[in-house]
Amino acid sequence: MALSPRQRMFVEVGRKEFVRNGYGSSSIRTIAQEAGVSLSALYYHYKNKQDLLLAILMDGVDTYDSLWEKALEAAGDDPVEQLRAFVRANVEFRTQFPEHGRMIATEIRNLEPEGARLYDERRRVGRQRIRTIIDDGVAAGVFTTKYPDDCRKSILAMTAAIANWYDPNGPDTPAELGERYAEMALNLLCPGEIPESSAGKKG
Amino acid sequence: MALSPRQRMFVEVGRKEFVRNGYGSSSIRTIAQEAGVSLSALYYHYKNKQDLLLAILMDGVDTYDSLWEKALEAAGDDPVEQLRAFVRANVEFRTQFPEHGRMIATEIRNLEPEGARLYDERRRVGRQRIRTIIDDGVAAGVFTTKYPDDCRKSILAMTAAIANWYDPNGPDTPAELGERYAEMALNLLCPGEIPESSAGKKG
Amino acid sequence: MALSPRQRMFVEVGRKEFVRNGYGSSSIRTIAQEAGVSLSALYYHYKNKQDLLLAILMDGVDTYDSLWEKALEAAGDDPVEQLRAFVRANVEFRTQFPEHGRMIATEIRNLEPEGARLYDERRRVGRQRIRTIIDDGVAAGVFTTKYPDDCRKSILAMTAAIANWYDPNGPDTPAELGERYAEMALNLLCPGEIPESSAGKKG
Amino acid sequence: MALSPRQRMFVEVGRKEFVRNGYGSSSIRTIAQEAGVSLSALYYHYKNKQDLLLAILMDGVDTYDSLWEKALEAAGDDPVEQLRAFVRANVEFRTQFPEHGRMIATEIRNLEPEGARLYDERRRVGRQRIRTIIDDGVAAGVFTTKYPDDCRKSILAMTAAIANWYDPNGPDTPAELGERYAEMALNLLCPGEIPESSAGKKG
DNA sequence: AATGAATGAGCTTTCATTCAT
DNA sequence: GATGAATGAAAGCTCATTCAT
Repeated sequence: MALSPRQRMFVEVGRKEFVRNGYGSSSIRTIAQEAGVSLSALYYHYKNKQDLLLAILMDGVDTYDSLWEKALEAAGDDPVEQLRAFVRANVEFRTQFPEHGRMIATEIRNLEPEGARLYDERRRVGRQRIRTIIDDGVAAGVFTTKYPDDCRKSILAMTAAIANWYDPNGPDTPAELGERYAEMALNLLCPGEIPESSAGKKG
Repeated sequence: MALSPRQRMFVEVGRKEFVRNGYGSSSIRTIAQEAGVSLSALYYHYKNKQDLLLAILMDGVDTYDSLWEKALEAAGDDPVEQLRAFVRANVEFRTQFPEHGRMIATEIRNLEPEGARLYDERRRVGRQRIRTIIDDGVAAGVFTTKYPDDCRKSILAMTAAIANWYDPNGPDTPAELGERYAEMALNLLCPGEIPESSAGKKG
Repeated sequence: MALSPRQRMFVEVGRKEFVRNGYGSSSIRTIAQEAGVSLSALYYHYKNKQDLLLAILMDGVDTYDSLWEKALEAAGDDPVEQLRAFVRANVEFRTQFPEHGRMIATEIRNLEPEGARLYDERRRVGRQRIRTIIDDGVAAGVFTTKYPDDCRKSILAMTAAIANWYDPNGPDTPAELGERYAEMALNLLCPGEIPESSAGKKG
Repeated sequence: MALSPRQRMFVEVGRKEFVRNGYGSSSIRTIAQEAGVSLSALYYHYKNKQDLLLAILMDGVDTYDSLWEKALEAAGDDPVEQLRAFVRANVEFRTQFPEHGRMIATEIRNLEPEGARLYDERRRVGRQRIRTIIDDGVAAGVFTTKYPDDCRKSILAMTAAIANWYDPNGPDTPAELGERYAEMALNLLCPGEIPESSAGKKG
């Protein structure tokens, strides 16, 4: 499951190319060229263009999952803290790997049925995790929103959008952004309350 | 600037095709075929695949702009009401024309420089309008968020995401969704307050 | 047989285009465009691309023939003077209408059989005329070359080549060039003699 | 710089096709077909139709240059003998490779700027060589013409024209033609003299 | 006399892929 | 592990031509 150095190179170069042009407008020839090897070499490692696409998408999920998994491990059991940790991990993902997310969003449609199934299966864990966190918070009475499901979708969407404008040389550090978006997420989930107070309940 | 019947047909069919496969994976031959005319007929009306893409994107902006313009005309001067109206219009756009937005999000990268410039110019008005609304609300003291700019981006992102899951045969009517997302937007802009009360100030 | 004003326009524009790109690389659309009329207008006057090509070539022969015919009328019966006149007319043709000749040389191959036959027939007179002049000179004993036929071909070739380099703003006037090439032609036809003396016989 | 067997095949077939129809009227599909390989195979060896054209033209220059270079090496220092050798080489080129020259004459216009530059550069040596020979003869007082430059152009033109009519099954052998045209060239360069006497000086 | 709209055939080129080495 | 050579299919696009108006 771990990528060999050669595979990693193809995945990185391929992602850059797919993100720049889209799957259909990208040439596997160009990818091999930019990786500095022959086209046939690519075919030795991936059996076709579709296969490379899947590998890139899977690699994106791996990166994403390991980020929020690590964050949640350190977050304890409080739904508010878990929510904060999850949002921070999402912001980290979007700022550190902006291209990963852009691929996930736009290129799934180019997966053939079998690949799509495999990919969807792999994403299930992550999708479920945020659901659970919110459900827990609702059950615990700390997330008072009337629309928990819309909040979930919105939190994912607003963090995802960061990748479209974030500039590592800009004024905001990823850490600051993480705090900020965690706060905004809580504003959605706990309308009428000040999120800091929610956190205060924990202490 | 208005599209002839033939042009409209190509734009509609083309959009469907581009959204399904992406620009690069879509064949202009297929588009002509699905429009029921010869390939050359398409080329008589649009000089390029590129040209057709631009027309589709421009048409999307037209649709979007006319929606929020109409909504804002009826909304009066109160920033809160303007914000509500704007969000409602966005939700309407995303539910009624989900494909328009998906194109806007993913296919801009396929525009060549000149087209990108023209397109960007056309989007400027809409981009500026929401800024103004939020600035007004901040100046009036009703939008108390510390992060007005991130709220703006987030509101656009969360409404945009609706197009990815909205099902016209599902339980939510566009109108209900509009109200709901307007409320959520205000939760972001006025943290710690109950948005209904903000609206109450108006009356 | 004479061209209408519209036909003349198409012939002139078409020749320019065919000479610049060659027949196959020239678009009839471009020709109509450069003539400032619609494509269909061209089709009203010429039934197809082939037909236009033939008209252009025929027009070239007309121009050529009328030049040497006029020159020979004024030249009297002396073969030397006739030869001079003919060469001068050729030089005039190549300097005044350089494009005509370039078409004749290169685009005949694009004529379809029927057109080729018509065209060849029309050129026969001119081809025969120079033969007769040289035969007369040989019979009269003034053209002493052992290779009258090669001389004929060479004289045509060397005057034809003028079109490839002649510059109306250059130092040589067409008239000077005419005298010069007439002299050179006689150098070929009367080896070992000074052509001026041949001309002297006339006076 | 030397052509691989495959490249040579494409060059030969391509030349035949370009000469027959002209560049624009020739299909690269047909060329591949006549070469007995797939269309893509051609594109593996030449990146363009343009690129193939350039290769063909360059090959023509190679053939031409090696012919006159070999001839001049064996000709000694006498300008008259050099001139004879050069003309003989030109006649040999035109009789043995009539298509080469026809391409050179008519298809240069289809070269794009960069290719035209490269091609022109390559032809410079040959163009300069005949100039030098004539200049030497003029300086030595053996070429007495008043128009050395026009003679040069004419000699090139009249030998070039041979390709348009020469028939290998006709009465003239290339060698005879070579002698004949060398003599005619000297008739141009040494008006009023009998060229044999010039040659006699050598012995 | 002229035009706009349309068409089918063909063009050059690029693509993903394969295979012998 | 990797390459060069080749291929069939399809791409975007242009062409000469036609026809109703």
